[in-house]
Amino acid sequence: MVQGLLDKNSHIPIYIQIEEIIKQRIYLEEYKIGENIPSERELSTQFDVSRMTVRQSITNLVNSGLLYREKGRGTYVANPKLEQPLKGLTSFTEDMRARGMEPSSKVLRFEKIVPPVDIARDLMLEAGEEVFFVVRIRSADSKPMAIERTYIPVKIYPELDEKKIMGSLYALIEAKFHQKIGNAIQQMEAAIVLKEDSKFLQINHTAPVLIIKRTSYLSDGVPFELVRSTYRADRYKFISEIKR
Amino acid sequence: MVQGLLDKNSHIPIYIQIEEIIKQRIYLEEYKIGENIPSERELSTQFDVSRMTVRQSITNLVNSGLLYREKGRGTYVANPKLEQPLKGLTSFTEDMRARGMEPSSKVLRFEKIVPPVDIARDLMLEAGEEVFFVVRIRSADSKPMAIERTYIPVKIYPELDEKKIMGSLYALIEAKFHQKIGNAIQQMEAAIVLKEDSKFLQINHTAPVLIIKRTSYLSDGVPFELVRSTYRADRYKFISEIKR
DNA sequence: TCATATAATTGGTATAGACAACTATACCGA
DNA sequence: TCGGTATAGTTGTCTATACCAATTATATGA
Repeated sequence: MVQGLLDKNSHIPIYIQIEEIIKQRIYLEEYKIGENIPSERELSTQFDVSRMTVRQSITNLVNSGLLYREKGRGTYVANPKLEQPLKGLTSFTEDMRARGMEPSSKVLRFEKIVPPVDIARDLMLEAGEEVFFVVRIRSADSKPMAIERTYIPVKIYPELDEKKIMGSLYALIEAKFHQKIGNAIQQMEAAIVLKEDSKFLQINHTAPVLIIKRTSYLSDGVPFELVRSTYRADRYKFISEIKR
Repeated sequence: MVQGLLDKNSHIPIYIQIEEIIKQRIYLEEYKIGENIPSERELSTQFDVSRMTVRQSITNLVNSGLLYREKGRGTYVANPKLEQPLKGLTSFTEDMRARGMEPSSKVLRFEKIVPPVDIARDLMLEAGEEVFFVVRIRSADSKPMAIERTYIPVKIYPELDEKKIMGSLYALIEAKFHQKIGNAIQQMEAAIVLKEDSKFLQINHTAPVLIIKRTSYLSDGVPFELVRSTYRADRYKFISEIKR
């Protein structure tokens, strides 16, 4: 048993602390890629915790793809992927920063409207229910990257205004509902740019674009946002990870 | 306690059986959307198992998005999504069947080559290492949908031939290595079709296409397949789910 | 030497119980 | 009416233990 690694009186759960230590050991190559880490039983004596607690840590690391288990053999460090996809739901801002570019944004429209029927259906709205409709030019390193059209049901966040939309909408919504933001469904397709969009994106009116439509849900499954983004195909690739 | 729901002598783990029962009860609206299911303690007496076993079942259902937990309040049934994305890694065949179309396929090329450097890098190959290179036209309801170019390192599956490629490659590989197939990373972009591809896809040579590049990995992180698919933009949308 | 049995080790499943953190409600007193 | 407090119920974390199933290492015997 090794002392001083864990703080058992911390407000941070032990299994989270152990996750961090294991990640650190992988990073420091104390545990090498392709090799096995100590067995669950050995780790539990090393940290002086029960095996079930160690299992909780390892299970999380397996789910995140850092480790993998083989019954009867052991738990191994997985090969890291060449291109790390963005983890989970990210904003345009985070996305661009992760790509090493500086994001900026300009609001073209901000208003309350009754949305088209297809949008209303995706947001599970009754006929006539209003949404906030926001149109923004999204730029990276001062060059236009995408046009983004956002629909947010008024009943979800009636006090929304043009200032609030500039910050992190997700944080605001998570604070208002005592729920976390759950997941999202994305549709992706290729198309030729609309003539009206081509001048904002500063591309030829026959240029291809990548259109991403994302509907985001609270963890109870209620949709709270629909975003339709039109990206310049020459500047943007979408990278994602699929689990089996 | 209720008898006869679980088979404790079954080879199927109890926590899996409980998952199925809960899913069934949601489907039968015994547990209604937005309402809470019985507490973990109550379920554990109902099934006459320990609370931790029930927790394992519920945790899996929470991870799959069917339920969500609120500390101190209970566990609730989430709203189902309108459009269910394909779960995990799917083949073209599964994808088209799920969309209600009948897939077919025609092999244009099958050969061993030394791949371009970018492909070799993605597959973590040394210079000069060979891959199988397969080009296929993928059709749905007898209409061309995509051109698919597949690269598989020869060292991964040397005995591959034109017949084996028609079946489920994944099943073959999972059987050969005692590993499961792990996950994949996808890159998606929009473009104008290549002239040579346009006649196979039967589209105008200025038409947009959706290009999907997917690299698939064994659970130890070793890449075993790279597929570059060019889809007709007018016939194909890609739908995926993002977890936060 | 080479099979074959046996033991040891590993992750997988399951139990029973304890305390912490949080929520909702009922109740009481100012 | 308002605000605090007690209480009961919920999920979250953690322990200690046990046995099972798959794999690997070791010993045994022909």
